[in-house]
Amino acid sequence: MKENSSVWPAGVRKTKQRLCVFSVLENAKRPLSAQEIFSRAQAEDASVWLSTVYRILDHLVGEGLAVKTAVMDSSTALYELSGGHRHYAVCVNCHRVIELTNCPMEKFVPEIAENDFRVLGHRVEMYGYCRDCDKKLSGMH
Amino acid sequence: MKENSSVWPAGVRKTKQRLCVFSVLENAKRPLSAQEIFSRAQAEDASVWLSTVYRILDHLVGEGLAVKTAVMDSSTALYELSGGHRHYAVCVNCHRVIELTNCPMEKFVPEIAENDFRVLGHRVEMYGYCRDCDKKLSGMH
DNA sequence: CTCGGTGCAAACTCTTTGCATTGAC
DNA sequence: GTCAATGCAAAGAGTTTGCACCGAG
Repeated sequence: MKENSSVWPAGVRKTKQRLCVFSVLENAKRPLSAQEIFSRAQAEDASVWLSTVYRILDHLVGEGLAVKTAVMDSSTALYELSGGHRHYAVCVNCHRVIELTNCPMEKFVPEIAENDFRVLGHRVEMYGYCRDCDKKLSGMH
Repeated sequence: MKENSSVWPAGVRKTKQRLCVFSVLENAKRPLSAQEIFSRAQAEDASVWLSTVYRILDHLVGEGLAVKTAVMDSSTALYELSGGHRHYAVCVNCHRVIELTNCPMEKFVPEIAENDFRVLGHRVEMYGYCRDCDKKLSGMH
């Protein structure tokens, strides 16, 4: 387990539940659902409750430390620490999430007037079939 | 109401419910939730049921006629007809969805080997504050 | 007539909320 | 001791499923 580095907002208490959820997110290699975070947190420390995980996540999002997302073709919310500039490819068959290593947005200026929208960030998502599903499905007919 | 153009998959019956949902999607200017589609469909034809809307949407997605998405910061699934090449800016405060008129992906080749992932499409999403929310929030402190 | 689609109810999953209690500071 | 955070239960959204009936082809 990595050391909890970084920011700790003023007035926020260092409970083991929050430390635990934060550590799970720090070590995650892809965005996780609340359920997944809950499971991993339980593996580290039995005394976490799912509703507490949701509350901590809301808190983290409110503080700007985490980001709430959702990928194509699924209606479950996913969470990851913010700051990381990550983009994914999502398999619409098995819902596997694959990290992209380059970003098309570096030079992109959206056609919205500056004062019509204050851009905080962006998301890019490719969707299609991962190799395994592509094989499986094209072998089917 | 626009004419239902385009494809009708073989073996699919032209029920008024399906025609109605399809027409709602054709006339939508942004992705809609199942609830929104349900409301609009009811306005056109009283006899549609929410579960039927879900079933028709699943059907359309399965046939590749529609796409199921979800935007940042919300866990409700949204649907739109596929083929349209649309990208959005999403206000993380009021959840307003604003259409972008240009696309950064036109020349983008993601760093995934061709045979590791078969790309069907992509999504781009800016997030931040729309003008109204930005005003409101910056006036607050 | 047949079989896919629909009405309707009930179940299920994901997420939020209320309240008494706990524990960080 | 104080107040934020948690445990736990129960409610609330959003979504899916089962089954009998209906109606497009």
